[in-house]
Amino acid sequence: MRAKGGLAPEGYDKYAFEPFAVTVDLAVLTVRAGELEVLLVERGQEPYAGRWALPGGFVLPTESAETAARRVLAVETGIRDLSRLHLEQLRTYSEPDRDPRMRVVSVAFAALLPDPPEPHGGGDAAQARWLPYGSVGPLAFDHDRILADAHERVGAKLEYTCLATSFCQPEFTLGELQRIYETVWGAVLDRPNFRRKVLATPGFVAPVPGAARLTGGRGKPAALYRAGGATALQPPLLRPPSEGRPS
Amino acid sequence: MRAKGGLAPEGYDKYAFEPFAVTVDLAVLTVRAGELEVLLVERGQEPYAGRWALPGGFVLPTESAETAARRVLAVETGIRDLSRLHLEQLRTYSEPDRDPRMRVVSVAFAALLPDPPEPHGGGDAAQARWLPYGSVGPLAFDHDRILADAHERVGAKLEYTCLATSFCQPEFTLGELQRIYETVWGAVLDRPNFRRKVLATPGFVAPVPGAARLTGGRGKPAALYRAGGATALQPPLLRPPSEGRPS
DNA sequence: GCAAAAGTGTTGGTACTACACCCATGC
DNA sequence: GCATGGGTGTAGTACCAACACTTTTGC
Repeated sequence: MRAKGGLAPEGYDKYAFEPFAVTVDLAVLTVRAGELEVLLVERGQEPYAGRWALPGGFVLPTESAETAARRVLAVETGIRDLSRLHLEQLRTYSEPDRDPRMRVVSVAFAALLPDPPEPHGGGDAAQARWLPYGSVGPLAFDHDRILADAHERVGAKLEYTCLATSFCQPEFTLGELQRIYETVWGAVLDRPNFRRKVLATPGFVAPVPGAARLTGGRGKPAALYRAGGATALQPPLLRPPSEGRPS
Repeated sequence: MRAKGGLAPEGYDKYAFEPFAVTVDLAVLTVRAGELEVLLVERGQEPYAGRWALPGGFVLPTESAETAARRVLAVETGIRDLSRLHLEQLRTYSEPDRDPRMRVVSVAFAALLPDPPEPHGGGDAAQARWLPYGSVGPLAFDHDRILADAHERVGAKLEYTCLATSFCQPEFTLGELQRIYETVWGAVLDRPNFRRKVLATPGFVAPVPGAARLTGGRGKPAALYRAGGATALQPPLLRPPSEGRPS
């Protein structure tokens, strides 16, 4: 951020320090068929060749971390339509030994992608796949921790923001929205109360007039909603108390 | 995070890319005499020479960002006792043009320091001072934004964590604790209700038996408390609704 | 009719707001 | 006494969890 010693700006030596690589890593989550899934890539080379890892890559000289995140995701997974990708900076992981090759500082993102398209490997990734959140083995580098942090962040944001609609198709039923909460939180919610809560929050969802959809093949067709204009939930929709979470 | 192309790990060229500088910047807040203050340094050199800026500096090859943050703060402000410093990663600012000299990616921290000691300039800082939060003019680089983000983060964390005790001396009265909330939030709280709320949250504060302190020179001496073991507030202590904040 | 999913009503409890009021100290 | 700050009581309200219940569809 500031030059050392008495160097004038034009005398500033960009190469005076051991270089840092700056990368991005993405924990992309989705909900499919009531299951929480993560987008992972199989590493094609050492270290951790053959292991699953979060999609990630270098930030280029002209990019911000956010810009790099979108590009890297497109390259490594072959997913073309990222228009509905919700991207959010998580934190930066900077432990000196997190990559055995060199000093790598990684800006991690939590991301959501509804209606998950099939990915293809690309770039350095041998292959790319959606895998169930609960079943991912040890990932490369410190990606287990990044993924856990992302899950916790997303779970927390469901409480006090309208983020859940980012997991849904453009039009969705309240039952589908509830499934998002239940899947991410790993908890069961009371349907009548959930419904009231959502509808009582102005701008959370907006009804699609006259539209309805049969969800389970049986039962009453459910009314359809779109995401409303609001971003925050006031009051919040709290997770049921759990022993696992620090409270 | 991963090598490009077919380079073997040992063939990996650390210097293949335009180097990034990785820095830390700290928004250190305190409350003194009912006023919110920020720890700033005056820049000794271009760019922005003579302007106030957040303390910050390079991350060294063997440091994590957190380690660098503590070292940089000690060097630039001369503050020796950082044992009670509360440090928390805010986010990373990576816009390509945020520093005119070169590509600088900065990991920003929000920090709290109770009972603020007098700082001295040091390192690249011509001087270091505590300045009232409301009166800081335009800062160097994008530090206005970082500072605003830090303030918002701290304000939000007061709602659902025990963070407020990090602004206080080891022993404090409930009135002093309430002042912290009021100062950071810029809002007035109801004293009886605040008191009940704090005492009803298990582990937020613990009474110091028999101890009392005269606060304003007049009035009944107030009982003293220490920080309890809890870190989260359940239920939260919400800011009074305000139009300024997005809700 | 039966099962399944959507939608409505009700009730008791918790927690919060907005006060009024009492207590202990310095001047 | 009076001002100042600490501490307690209380009534009304909002919100929420936990149900029971009705409605609409497929089979």
